[in-house]
Amino acid sequence: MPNNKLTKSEEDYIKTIFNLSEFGNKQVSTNSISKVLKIEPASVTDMVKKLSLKKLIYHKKYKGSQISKSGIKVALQIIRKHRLWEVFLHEKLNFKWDKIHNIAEELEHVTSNKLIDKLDDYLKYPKIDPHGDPIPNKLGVIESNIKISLSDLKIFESGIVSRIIKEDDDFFKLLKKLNIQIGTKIKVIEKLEFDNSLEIIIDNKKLLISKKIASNIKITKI
Amino acid sequence: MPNNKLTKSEEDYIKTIFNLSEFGNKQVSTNSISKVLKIEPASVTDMVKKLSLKKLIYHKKYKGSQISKSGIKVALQIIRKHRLWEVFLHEKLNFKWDKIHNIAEELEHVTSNKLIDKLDDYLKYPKIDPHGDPIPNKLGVIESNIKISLSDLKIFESGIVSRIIKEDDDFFKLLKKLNIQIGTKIKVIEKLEFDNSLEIIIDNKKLLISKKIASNIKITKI
DNA sequence: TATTAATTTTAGACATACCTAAAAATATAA
DNA sequence: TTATATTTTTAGGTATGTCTAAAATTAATA
Repeated sequence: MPNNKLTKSEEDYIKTIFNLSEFGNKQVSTNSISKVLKIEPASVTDMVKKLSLKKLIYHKKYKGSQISKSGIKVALQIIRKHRLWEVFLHEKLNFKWDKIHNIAEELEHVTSNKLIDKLDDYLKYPKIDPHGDPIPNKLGVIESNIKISLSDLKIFESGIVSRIIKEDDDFFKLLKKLNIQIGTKIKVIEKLEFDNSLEIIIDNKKLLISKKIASNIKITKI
Repeated sequence: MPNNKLTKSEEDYIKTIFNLSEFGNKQVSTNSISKVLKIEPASVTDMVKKLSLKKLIYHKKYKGSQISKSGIKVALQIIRKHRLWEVFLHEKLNFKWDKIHNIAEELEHVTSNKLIDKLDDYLKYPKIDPHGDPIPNKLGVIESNIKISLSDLKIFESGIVSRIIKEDDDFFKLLKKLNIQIGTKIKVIEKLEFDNSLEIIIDNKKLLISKKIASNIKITKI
């Protein structure tokens, strides 16, 4: 439906509700929204009512909120903007992974659709952002790829690194040393009983990584 | 002074007051601000008081507003952002001259200084925006160059095209046909009594342009 | 210069998006 | 299952940035 332009606040709520709902499936509590946005529950109730009037979510008193179809549509476009800006900040302006989120948080509210389409074109239609999260296309479609934690990969299975969970300079440095980055192909060849370490192969070289490291790396199975 | 972050509204007022003041020299009337921002004079009075308290402008009741030194500093940074984004939109995203202003109007309010510095670097420290307006550097310094209208150039004087006044697709097309763009060197060799047309030389070729065309082209004397 | 016109300010109101405190509903535990 | 704890909502309040209508000031004109 031709929804009127949303305010920055409304967009933040929609994005949050969408994220908490796991692709629109789950009911989202007022408290959980409150915690993410750091806004008091009473205020959340107000906004949730407003968004409900705009049919972006369904809300039953005391029962929580569920995002609607048009809400999902809106959310996906905001996420698209956010992630495209992240690619721009990382690839073109050379920002580090852990610095881009807050800036993208502002840029995602710039309204022009023309802008975002041209940016998409300029960046050559990237499918994932620097964190490995998928970027919805113009129509809101996300190319689905099953992501699991590297630590959940079974012996002799392989995957492509698609996301780094822990955002931390030290961790990034460690990964660099190990030659692991978004896009790296990894095969698991052994899982140690002793401490759950994984023996993996990258570029035909064997190495050992701890369970903790592995669980902070998401991969797409191949 | 370490001014606290300004709201979008405050920034818009400061920019407007600066622009109307001709580099901080002139007193600016409440009505003129009202007209530019399309906000009622009563509301302008309110905001002008607020900015006055923040020492960004001086304001005497019924006498108008004058921008302060720190106000000028703020204004120049906003203008810097605006113009750098315009360069980005034009050069990288291929937006036409006349489409970039409104988008830059939004982007200029994104707060990160780091962002704008990296953008500046990425664009290779441009000195003018796509309209030919100068871009203040990080410190707010504008490389001063005396700009006059092409129609005010005297016979046998030369200049570099630095700004196109009329923003209009037809006019842009005309200029393209004449091989005139930002940076083009032009020498005036004759001014016709009859209708004030100018005979000019571009790339060793003589051509005739009307007074109207000439007065919509700003040049830097060389 | 006196009157009229225009500009600017004051006063009071409104929407947005927050807040706190208290009441209502729901969930948990004894 | 009743008492207690937690969650959510209601009610009333606040700052921001706008508005309209009317009053105050300044400017223009006859």
